[in-house]
Amino acid sequence: MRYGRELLKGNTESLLLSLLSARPMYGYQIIRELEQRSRGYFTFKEGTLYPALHRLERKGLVQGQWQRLPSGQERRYYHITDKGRRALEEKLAEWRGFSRAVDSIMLPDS
Amino acid sequence: MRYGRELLKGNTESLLLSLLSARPMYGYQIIRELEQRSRGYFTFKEGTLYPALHRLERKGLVQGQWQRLPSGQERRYYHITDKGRRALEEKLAEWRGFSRAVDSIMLPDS
DNA sequence: AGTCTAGCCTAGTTATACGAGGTACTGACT
DNA sequence: AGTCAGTACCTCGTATAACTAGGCTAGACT
Repeated sequence: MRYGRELLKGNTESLLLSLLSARPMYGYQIIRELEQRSRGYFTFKEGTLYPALHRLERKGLVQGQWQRLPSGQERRYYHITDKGRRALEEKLAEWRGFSRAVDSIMLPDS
Repeated sequence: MRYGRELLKGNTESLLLSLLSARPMYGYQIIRELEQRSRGYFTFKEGTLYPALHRLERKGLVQGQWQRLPSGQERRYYHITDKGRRALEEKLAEWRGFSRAVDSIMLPDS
């Protein structure tokens, strides 16, 4: 079951911070990793991902850093910052509360 | 923990259909009912609720019907339609899939 | 008279996911 | 040599929808 585009709103940054809290990653890699970990559920579009990463960087929650491969190819690796880790904690709590509240309405018998 | 405005996007209509699947309700009542059932978590704004109800009605998922009280006061009661019930089934499945996928990223150890 | 609650409404602002396009390089196949 | 797929980054425009801030009516309480 595919999800509607609006559902993702408000969760994109949380998902990115979650991934980056484990290790630095670059954009393209993030897209594939999200797809793997969610077993094909999330297929982030570039027009979603890159603006989100830039937003996170502007807010100081991640920091990007260009790296040149031996091939000459360049990638931008994003690291989570301390501020980003704190934000992730909050977003995690926010998500837990929110999904519990939605469940309380949508699945009242659980 | 308060939730960010974007988080609600894509869930509003599901929540409304859920409530209305139990019994017809009018706008003001929906706001209070949502607050009660979620133990104060959801406090829908009128600028969120009424446009959403109108959207649902335009899509044929609910049907509104004015009712005049003995006092002369008028209320608009919304009933869920058959199409609305089918849509609710889908939205329920969508929510389950989505929240599971988010959990798979955000709470990988569960 | 003023404030509170119930009850409905909408116009404008804002945030953001995504489609569609662009650039540049590599390697494989024909 | 040319084409195509994959990697890797980017941005502009559009659509959607939550919310702010207002408006309206009416009854009850102070």
